[in-house]
Amino acid sequence: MRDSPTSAAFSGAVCVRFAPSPTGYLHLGGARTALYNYVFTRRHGGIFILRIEDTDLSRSTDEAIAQIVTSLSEMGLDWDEGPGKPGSHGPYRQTERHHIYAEHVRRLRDDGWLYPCFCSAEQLEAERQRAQAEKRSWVYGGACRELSSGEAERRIAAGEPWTLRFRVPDGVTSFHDMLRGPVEVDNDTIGDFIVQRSDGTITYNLAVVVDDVTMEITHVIRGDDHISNTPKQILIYRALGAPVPSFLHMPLLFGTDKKKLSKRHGATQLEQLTAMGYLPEVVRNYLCFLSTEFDESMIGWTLADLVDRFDVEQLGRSASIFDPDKLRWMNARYIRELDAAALGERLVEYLTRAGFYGDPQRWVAPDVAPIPGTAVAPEPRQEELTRAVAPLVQEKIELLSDVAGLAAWFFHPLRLHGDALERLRGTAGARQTLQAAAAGLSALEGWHLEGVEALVRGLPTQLEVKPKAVFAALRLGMSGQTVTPGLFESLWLLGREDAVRRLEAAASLL
RNA sequence: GCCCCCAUCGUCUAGUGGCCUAGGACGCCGGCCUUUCAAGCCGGUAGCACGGAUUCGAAUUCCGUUGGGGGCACCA
Repeated sequence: MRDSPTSAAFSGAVCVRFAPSPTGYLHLGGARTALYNYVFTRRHGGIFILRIEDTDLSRSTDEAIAQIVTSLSEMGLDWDEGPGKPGSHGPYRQTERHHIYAEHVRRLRDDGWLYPCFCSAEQLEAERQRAQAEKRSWVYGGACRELSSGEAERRIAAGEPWTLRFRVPDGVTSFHDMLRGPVEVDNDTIGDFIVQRSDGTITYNLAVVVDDVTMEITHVIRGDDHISNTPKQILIYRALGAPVPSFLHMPLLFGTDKKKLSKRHGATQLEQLTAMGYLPEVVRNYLCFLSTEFDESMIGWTLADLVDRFDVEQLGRSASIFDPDKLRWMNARYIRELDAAALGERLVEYLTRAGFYGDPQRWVAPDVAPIPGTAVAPEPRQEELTRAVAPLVQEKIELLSDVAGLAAWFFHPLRLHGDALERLRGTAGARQTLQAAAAGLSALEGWHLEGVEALVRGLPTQLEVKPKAVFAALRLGMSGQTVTPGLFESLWLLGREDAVRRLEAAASLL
């Protein structure tokens, strides 16, 4: 039973944010969160803010921020306000918002919501251990809760380290999740939590709320690992006298072992996937369609389609597992639906980025790691060849990188290595087939696909060799491989001179 | 331990009390087609976590159990 969309309750403009912390790379789960936020806002004509949660300075890096920006751009997402896009709700990095937090802390403290606590971390840890040992639940006992302000001030003045805690009121805190309906939590399971550390910095739960309030966020869309934080945050909203936004906690993305997606799961970053030959828009759509009903016609959806046809509020509630097989199938499907010229374009772009043109003969598709800076621009001839190869491989590749296994041989002279040579030697009538084909091709009038095909098709009867053997010999002799694009097309694309040269070279090895 | 969230084929899911002998897709297996490999088409494999209750009737509602996940941080 799904509750009716809460958006109806919001008459004003929708405003959402994506707030990654740049402590590492943005993985697919984060990308998915960003996507849903984006689609939701655009769908409601709202604005999308990118905020960088870098409160943990020691673990935040500029490279991580750059990577996040790259990932989002690859999926086609743009933001109305955020890094590189100043607006009325800035600044957009938490490290630049200290004055805002300070001001709100002062307000909360003046209103009696916050109190200084002098309990040391060790002391609290010990209490926690003891509670654990006695199988009791533990929340902060409030030893400092009733300290008189006079005493507190005296101890602060005396230089004792202190933190600021939020005074959690009695009662029950509840909210309505857009996906899950009502969620209710008893406040005494929460316990007064720390809001300002002894070094004066602010804690996550306070920072998000202050940011969301000041940025006028109306809908918070994030992973369901935040559900248990929500009541604390709501308490802060109320203490601040600010309107509480709507919440939508989306199901998490797991690896094949049903654990939250992490580096251990192989390629879990958009850049890794695109380096391996997945198309970013396919990954984007795949991510979007997890937790929801999916049909093939959706594979080719554009971002605009997503915006007006995809409803985040229809999402399922349980975590889903990232399935590389299905993604691969989608990618193949998408490639087949591209028009050949577009595929050629993608192939050139991909092979350039992947450094293929530097050494086509030895190039190997990346497995998991992102491509390092190895881009090599194609020579005009290579680029032309790539575009010409595109329609020949379109039905056969699943990933852009698969083109190499199928067609790299076009890019370098014939190499018949041991295995292939053995096979060729074992193919009935190989030598005469190759010679006859070479002779036939050089004598061919004009150079058309139809002519090449007619010639090759005539060979079996002419030579009295089984068709299978003829085709096998030619395929091997032309490419050194057993798997290639269509035989006629390949010979034709090689051009008369190169085709003949290869077949003759192969024949001479027998 | 306490609190919260979740639970249909291996995976993504349809299913809102009778239309369910549980449907589709990926994967896997087999067949057809075929110059290889694919693609395509056809067929097969496999699931309501368990136990109670409500009901004429439950995958669907309620309660418990189990399992998974998250939180209980001077992490975000």
